[in-house]
Amino acid sequence: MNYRNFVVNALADVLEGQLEKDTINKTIEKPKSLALGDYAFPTFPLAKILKKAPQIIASEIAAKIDHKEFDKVQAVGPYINFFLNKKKYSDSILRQILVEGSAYGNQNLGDNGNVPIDMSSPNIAKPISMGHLRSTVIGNSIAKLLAKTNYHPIKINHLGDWGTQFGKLIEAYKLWGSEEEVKADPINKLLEYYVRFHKEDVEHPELDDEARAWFKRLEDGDPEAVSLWKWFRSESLKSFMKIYNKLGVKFDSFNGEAFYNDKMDEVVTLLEQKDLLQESRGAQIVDLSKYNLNPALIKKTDGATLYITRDLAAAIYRKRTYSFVQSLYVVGNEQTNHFKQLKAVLKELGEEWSDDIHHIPFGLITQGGKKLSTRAGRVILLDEVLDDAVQLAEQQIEEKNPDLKDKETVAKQVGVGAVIFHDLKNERMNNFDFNLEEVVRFEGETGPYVQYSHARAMSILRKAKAQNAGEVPEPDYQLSDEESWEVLRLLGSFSAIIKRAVEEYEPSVIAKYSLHLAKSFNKYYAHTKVLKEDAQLSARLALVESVAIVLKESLRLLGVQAPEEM
RNA sequence: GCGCUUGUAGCUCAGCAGGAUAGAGCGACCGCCUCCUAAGCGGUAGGUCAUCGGUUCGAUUCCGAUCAAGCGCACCA
Repeated sequence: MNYRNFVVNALADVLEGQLEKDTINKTIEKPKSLALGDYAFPTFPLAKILKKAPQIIASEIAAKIDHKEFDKVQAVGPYINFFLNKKKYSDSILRQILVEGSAYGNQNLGDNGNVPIDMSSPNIAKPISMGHLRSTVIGNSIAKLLAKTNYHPIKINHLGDWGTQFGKLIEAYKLWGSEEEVKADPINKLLEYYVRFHKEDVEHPELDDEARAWFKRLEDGDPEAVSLWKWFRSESLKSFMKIYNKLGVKFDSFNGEAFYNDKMDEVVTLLEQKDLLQESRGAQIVDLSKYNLNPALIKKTDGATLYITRDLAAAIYRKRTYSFVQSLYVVGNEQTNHFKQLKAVLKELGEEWSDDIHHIPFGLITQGGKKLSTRAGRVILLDEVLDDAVQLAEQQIEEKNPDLKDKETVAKQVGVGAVIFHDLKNERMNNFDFNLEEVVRFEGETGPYVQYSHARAMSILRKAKAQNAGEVPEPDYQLSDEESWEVLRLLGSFSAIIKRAVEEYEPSVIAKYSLHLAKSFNKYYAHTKVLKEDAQLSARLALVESVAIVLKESLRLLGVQAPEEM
């Protein structure tokens, strides 16, 4: 039910063609305060046409409006304010949410079209940092939003599992490593070897030659090199999976860089056939000056391929395999140029679907105002942050609700939820400086605040059930008080919020919405006793249940769990 | 130098295709648990919306310039 149309139609009837319906719809706005109604129509645009003062037009129109869908229509200065019929609205919204349950807000924007999402993509033998968290968590939420709007997301973890660093890693392992060490603590040990390699090769440049030789052997399929590579990869993946399990993120594909090794020749051939390759400073490039971009470097002077060559192969592979309607890359803002180049080269190849490729950039995480860097020792390990958060959640539970059952599970849900929510709460593009206290905060505008609001709602519903409250045969959900109205208006806007979030690829829209809904519900909770035997009991319970449903669904769309008690 | 992104209260940020007195959280100060979880609710203090122009009946919102910050700018990914 589109309530905005009531307003459009009511105005169109009175205006009799003086303004197009479409124009009326665009002019209608939501007042900042509910005291000024649910919708408002400024009459300034009419002033020119009618050659009258806006104030006069407003009161003339307001007098003629058909009132049946509204509690009140009044002119205030140059505005006409519309107050929806609260009883009708609340009854229809609550009824709809209770019937649809978690499917409330579902809509068909995607016609089940495939949308591969390139996300997370950590490097083998390096730890997962806060930077990867952003890509993982944003991608995961976008995938859920896409599914909610009837797209078919395919989450691809494009692992950094190939490259000259594996030559270094093998050399370092052969010199200083051991199987037991790696098995005990794969990521840290592999990283340690890698770091040591970089230290020692300053004084022993011959190490680099050895490393190059090992990578060459790996490329040529030497059994020892390949089996070490496979082993490093699988050990790394195992420890990555532990973190993904903590976060509750699943992938549909782990095809990383290595997967495309045998698919790059074709790209080069294609570029040659279209006569796009040029030699420049000894390298093979595609000139993109007509796009106002730097040339795309396809092959290095030594003939080796580069990042963009691999991504071209991946883009083409994804198009063929998934026949996608959109292809997303959740990758940091600093790679914007790379994706522009990628799309431009595809365009040059005549692949019109390059327009369906969207880079979803996000801002940088810094520490102490400086960019994170493995080499400079500025790393924030995601695993440690998650563990800290869970531990703090445990303390919090001991303090606030020591009798809670299944404390451990709830602590995980709350701790991890706080971290994920913190990352998604603000616009993707905002940079932020990492601050542990800020990330694991449980009060104010946080994930736990939303979870707590949900838990309170669930608590009321449990109590109601226990006392068989509100079981009226012909329930009437007509609420009309001010506190519930704010909640109801938010509940009613859920679909529009989802639409906006998915169109902008912006999970923060959902996070902000969940905070607003939680806040309005907490206000309601503080002002209104729900479990009171009177005529509106079932209506109030319907409101509480609807809030619980929508809060839980909002959190789910963010990849955050909603405990029933906390 | 060029390109991308950002600039709103002490701090972190909202402000949805321009519209009625610019909002919230944190921090500070002050209230509220004989009542459904106080991880909560309420109040006070705090802003020339970076600056200057332009478009418009109307600009925090759109356009341009300037200033400041971050990130990129061919043989890493």
